[in-house]
Amino acid sequence: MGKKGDALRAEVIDALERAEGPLSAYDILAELRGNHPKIAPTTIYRALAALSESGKIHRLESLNAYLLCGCDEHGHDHDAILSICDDCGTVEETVAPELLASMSKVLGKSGFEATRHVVEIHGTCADCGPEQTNS
Amino acid sequence: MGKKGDALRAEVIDALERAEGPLSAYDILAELRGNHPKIAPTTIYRALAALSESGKIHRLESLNAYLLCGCDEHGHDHDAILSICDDCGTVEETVAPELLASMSKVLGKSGFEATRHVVEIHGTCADCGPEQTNS
DNA sequence: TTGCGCTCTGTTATAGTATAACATACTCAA
DNA sequence: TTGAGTATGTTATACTATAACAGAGCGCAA
Repeated sequence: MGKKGDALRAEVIDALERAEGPLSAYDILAELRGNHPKIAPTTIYRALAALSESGKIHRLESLNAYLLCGCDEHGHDHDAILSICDDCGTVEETVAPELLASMSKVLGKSGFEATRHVVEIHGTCADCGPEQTNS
Repeated sequence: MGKKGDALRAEVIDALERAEGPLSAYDILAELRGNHPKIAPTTIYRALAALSESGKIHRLESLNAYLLCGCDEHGHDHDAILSICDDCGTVEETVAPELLASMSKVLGKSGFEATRHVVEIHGTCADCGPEQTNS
């Protein structure tokens, strides 16, 4: 693993931290173009793949976006429940292994062996809930 | 709602039935090009949106693909647990409202109100499981 | 030290997915 | 008939992702 790659991945992490929310690969590309005017999508996707494998970021399949992992334990990929507010765009990460396990169990009855859980719940967060009716 | 649109949606359903599995929007486009040489992506996406809203198909977010809904009750959009075999591509639909409800409940503790559940479990199906080791 | 093989990175091009924006046609009712 | 509202057609373009190959750097054996 090269030094350049590490530095780049750190910059991707920085961009995601600054954003405080999900970014698309091309959002990140635009951010990094500040320091690296000629950087290409491939490079970003490679960094995202590495960060995703090591569990430092999550990919939001239903938004085609990437999010800094909010949990402490890294060094491994891991699943999470992601709740997405369709109103303000906030994404919260919930760790509930028992729920994922019970899903795996239900599917296991028919012989299915789960390796990766994509669980993304859309809705409205507490701040944007119906009782707010601001504006 | 026009007759033409209904006919088109029926053709999309047909294509998905013939495929016996998920198809991408452009797969469907290619299928329908047989009857409609000049059909455009927009048209397909509009048909898919209508079918999705009425619950006749599901969208697989993690595959960018579309799947015929396997359950009986239609006329409404509804969530399902989709188990995807990464080996053979088979997708099974599992209805487990209690699981989705318990997820909603967990998230509800922090004020989140769920409206749509994207639950896609990747793994290997019974036919492709490790004990098969064919080839 | 040199040369080889391996992995990582850079670069260019292209494939694949989705929607915007506007034009046209259809349908129903006044 | 005519006009409003909705559905459909058409063109162009934006957005997302990967293929394919070139080059650089590193470690190790001869």
